[in-house]
Amino acid sequence: MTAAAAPAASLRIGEVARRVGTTPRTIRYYEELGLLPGGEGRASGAHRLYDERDVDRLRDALRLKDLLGVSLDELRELLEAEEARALLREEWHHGEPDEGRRREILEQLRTHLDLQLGLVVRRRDEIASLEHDLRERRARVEAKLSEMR
Amino acid sequence: MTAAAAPAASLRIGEVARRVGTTPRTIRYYEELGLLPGGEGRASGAHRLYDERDVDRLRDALRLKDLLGVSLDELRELLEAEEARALLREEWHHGEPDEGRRREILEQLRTHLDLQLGLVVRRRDEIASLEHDLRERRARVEAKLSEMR
DNA sequence: TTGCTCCTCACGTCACGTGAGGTGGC
DNA sequence: TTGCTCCTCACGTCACGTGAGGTGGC
Repeated sequence: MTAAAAPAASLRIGEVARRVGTTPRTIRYYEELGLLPGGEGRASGAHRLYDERDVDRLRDALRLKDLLGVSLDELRELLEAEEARALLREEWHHGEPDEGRRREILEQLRTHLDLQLGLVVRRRDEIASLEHDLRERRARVEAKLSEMR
Repeated sequence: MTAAAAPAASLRIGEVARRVGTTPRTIRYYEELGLLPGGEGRASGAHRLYDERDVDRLRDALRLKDLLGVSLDELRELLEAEEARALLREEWHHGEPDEGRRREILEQLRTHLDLQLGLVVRRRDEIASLEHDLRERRARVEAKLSEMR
């Protein structure tokens, strides 16, 4: 048994925010909206505690939101992939899901990843097109400048 | 003299919004913030009128904002490139700027384009990194699935 | 015990959305 | 004259920012 088997929830909200590049307020807001599983059994006024997996999931969520420019409602749908992944980890290691159930979880996860990939590819193309246009404009300016000397 | 020499300002706000994929409200808001040059001498209550160049500039602005995810304050700085370009068109065709002035405008325009390109390239890399990670995750899921049959 | 970070309201802000009521051009 | 789109307030909303006042763990 290694020490890393079960990550202890020992990170406080400020440290988590710092690591993923956001603010405590944002994390609390996402929890309020139900975007993060965030502390089911937490006494009112008690500190929120997170583990490394929470950090990874939050980082993924913010990355998707920032780079795809989606609303928090749209982000919720995209995050079902992360939920499926969490479920998978849980059931996989913890219980003993049968063949059919394992395949089901994996196929769900693949579907959600394909959804995310679809949006990312579209964005990648839009950015590429913008970069192309800017380079073209820059080249024209450069041409006029060298024409002048 | 061709008919396209001076584009007539004949488009109304709804048509402009439709063409660039936004709403009249957004266009009015940008004008209010001074992001768009929008009708200096317009009587209160009179219709706003735009030409094809206005459409192009607005489309560029919205594209930058959407794809780079910047605030309207940051967008304002980026739009100084468009301003330089408009200035250039004006002085170039209209008046007769001397050699020095023309070079000055061109170099300003290049500087602003480089600023925009810097941000675009950074975004492009971030998106590429996200796509890479998603493809890797997808491949792992796919491997597990094919391992099962 | 002293800082530090945390907590919960709750109001402010940015970037618009959405009517309310009215006027103007094909 | 009838629709349609436009106009100007002005309040609502989404995604947080920012204190106010108080409690909890190294």
